[in-house]
Amino acid sequence: MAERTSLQSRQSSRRVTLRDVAREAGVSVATASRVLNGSPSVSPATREDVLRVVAQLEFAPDPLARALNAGGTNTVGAVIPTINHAIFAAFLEALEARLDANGYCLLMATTGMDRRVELERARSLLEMGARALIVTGLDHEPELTAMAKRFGAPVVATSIYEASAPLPTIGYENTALGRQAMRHLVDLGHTDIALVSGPTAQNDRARFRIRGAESVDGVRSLRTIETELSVAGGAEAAKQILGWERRPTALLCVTDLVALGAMFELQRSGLLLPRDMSVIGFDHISWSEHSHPRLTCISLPVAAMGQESAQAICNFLTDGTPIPSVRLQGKINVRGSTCRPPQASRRSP
Amino acid sequence: MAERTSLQSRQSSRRVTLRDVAREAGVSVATASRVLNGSPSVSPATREDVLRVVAQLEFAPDPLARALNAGGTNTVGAVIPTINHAIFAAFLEALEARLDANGYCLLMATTGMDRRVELERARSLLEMGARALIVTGLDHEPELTAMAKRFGAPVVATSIYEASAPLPTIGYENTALGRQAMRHLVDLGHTDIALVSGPTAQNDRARFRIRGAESVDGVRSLRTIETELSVAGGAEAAKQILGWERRPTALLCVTDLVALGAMFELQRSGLLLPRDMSVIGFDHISWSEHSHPRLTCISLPVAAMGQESAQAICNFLTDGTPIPSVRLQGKINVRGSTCRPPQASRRSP
DNA sequence: ATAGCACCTGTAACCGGTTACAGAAAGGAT
DNA sequence: ATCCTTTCTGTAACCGGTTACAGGTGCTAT
Repeated sequence: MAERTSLQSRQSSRRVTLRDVAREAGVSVATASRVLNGSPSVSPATREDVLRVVAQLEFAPDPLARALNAGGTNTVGAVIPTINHAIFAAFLEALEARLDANGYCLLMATTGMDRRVELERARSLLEMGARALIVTGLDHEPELTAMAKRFGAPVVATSIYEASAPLPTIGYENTALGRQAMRHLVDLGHTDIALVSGPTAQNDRARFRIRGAESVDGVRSLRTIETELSVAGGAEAAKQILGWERRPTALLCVTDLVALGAMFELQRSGLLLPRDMSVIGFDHISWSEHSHPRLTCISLPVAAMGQESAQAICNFLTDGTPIPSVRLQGKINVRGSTCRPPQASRRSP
Repeated sequence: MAERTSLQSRQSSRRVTLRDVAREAGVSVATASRVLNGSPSVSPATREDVLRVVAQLEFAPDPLARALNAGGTNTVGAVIPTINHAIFAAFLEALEARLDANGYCLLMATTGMDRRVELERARSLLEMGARALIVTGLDHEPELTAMAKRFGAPVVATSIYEASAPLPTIGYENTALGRQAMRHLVDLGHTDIALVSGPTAQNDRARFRIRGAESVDGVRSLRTIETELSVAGGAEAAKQILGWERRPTALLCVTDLVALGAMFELQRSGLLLPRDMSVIGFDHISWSEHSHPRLTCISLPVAAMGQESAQAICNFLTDGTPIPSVRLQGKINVRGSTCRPPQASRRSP
């Protein structure tokens, strides 16, 4: 009883309905509906009458009733760790733009990297009518896919590519990218390297990148630091490294943010970059190419990822076209923050 | 490159409805519905029967039908310029978290700073069932509020506070903040200052900040540059300034991003900061306190803004409590990027 | 025995639109 | 004048749930 009042008592004046319009215009609801949908079989005179009443009463059709008939909303849900990280923001921006172009809206929720929270947030979105779900990575509560299936919503995993995954994956091969970053350093002649990553606990992408980096031959010493995923975390890691007895000659940061924080801190303590320390990052935040020195990094095709995901989902929702897994290429941008170490013997002439 | 995975091979059977469940369990739809809503007036035996069938058939109630009865969805729409700018991302993050806490979901759309686009995107969100609308600033197409009113959705303007505005505004006083930033520079003794802003055409916040800065006495020369709202834009502006015959002693940047870009570029051309140029920024991107030198800036209470906005809207939607305008305080963080100019005569001893 | 009551359950009318189908009116052809 | 089209409009059955109301049990109180 108590709950029911809260649900219904909110609006003092009931909204204008199509019935009101029809009555006022002296036609049936069917005719009124036809006018609103631009059906050709309405006489110009009637049409005008109805439109006049619509304007006068300020009628706006109820989106829900409409959607109920159409058999679904036009919303797609995205459940991401955070928008506060530029990489996700850029992804969402592209995603939303492409969804819009296809007539869909974006429902959004953040999880703070917690799988239980992710599950609950996903449920909310589905209960709110999301026709499809976009998630990050493949680390999820097992119920998630079953739940989505119940609602008839496909799930797409992004930021990752894995052909054998149980879900369609649209993203990049994190292992390969990690390997590529490390190889760049090794090719320059670095053999004593520090790897700085964000939390790996519920983040398969980070783990894959690390695994890729570790798989490269020719590294004499590889020390790994796990830190907070932020500029502050990068600064923190840099401080730690500066305290080491034997200082590495290069830093591989799993994220731009962390790389930037590390660079700032290294500079603050008087190091000249890249001479005294090479730094390579990931992602591709807009400013990394303007930093001083400009950051060498593996750039991730997040905008393309957003577009591909949105398009694949829209195609599925309209045609039923199965959602494919898509492997997107990351690429290395060699810029000013990496160079050969002090006494490097060139490896490949 | 695109290969497909399986798992999406359903579609043949229409979704399971409550009628199916009722039939299978040998009860009426009413009873089935009651079970799902936890009505007390169902015998334990019946309840169990129904629940078993629900599980077996993997029934999930249609959110739309439910919402249609309840008289509305639980979604709130936000129309913002871009998420790619940290300040909006942080705002959205807080907004979404608070909406979620109140049982609402966030529908999101970006406008790219175009008022016409904003109007269309707002329409989409309303048509998708948004119960309220959040916009940025007060520069809008005039139809926007009328349209929202038709749909019975309140509109809240954020990032700005103006008691006399026709809409509730939840934000800060940009004029005061602009004045505060400029005063800091003047108090340090700067009299030749460059002001770098993003595009002001459809951005009242930027215009207010500039107006506030211009209103401060004691500035001998104030030159204004309008540039792109990005790190690249800041770098561009810095290049331009470096080309001037008489170089200003301080830079007031209307955004952190621009400030950072300018700092990078100034450093690249050999200046030592802040000795050779003071820089003050706005916003408060997470890294500005870690930059080198640490950026002095006016920090904006975006997280609080998100929370306040969400809460005010939720209160309105449940209680009918009118949405108040809220003035939030920004504050200045004096850090390492500003100092006294070379031959400053101290103004206030 | 029978009214009275509590407890379950089913029927049917909603919510606010869309649309298949039928029917009415008007015009043209035979 | 009759029949057939064409053009417009209304009736009513949907979409998939919720819920007011009525009705049917079984048990107690008189």
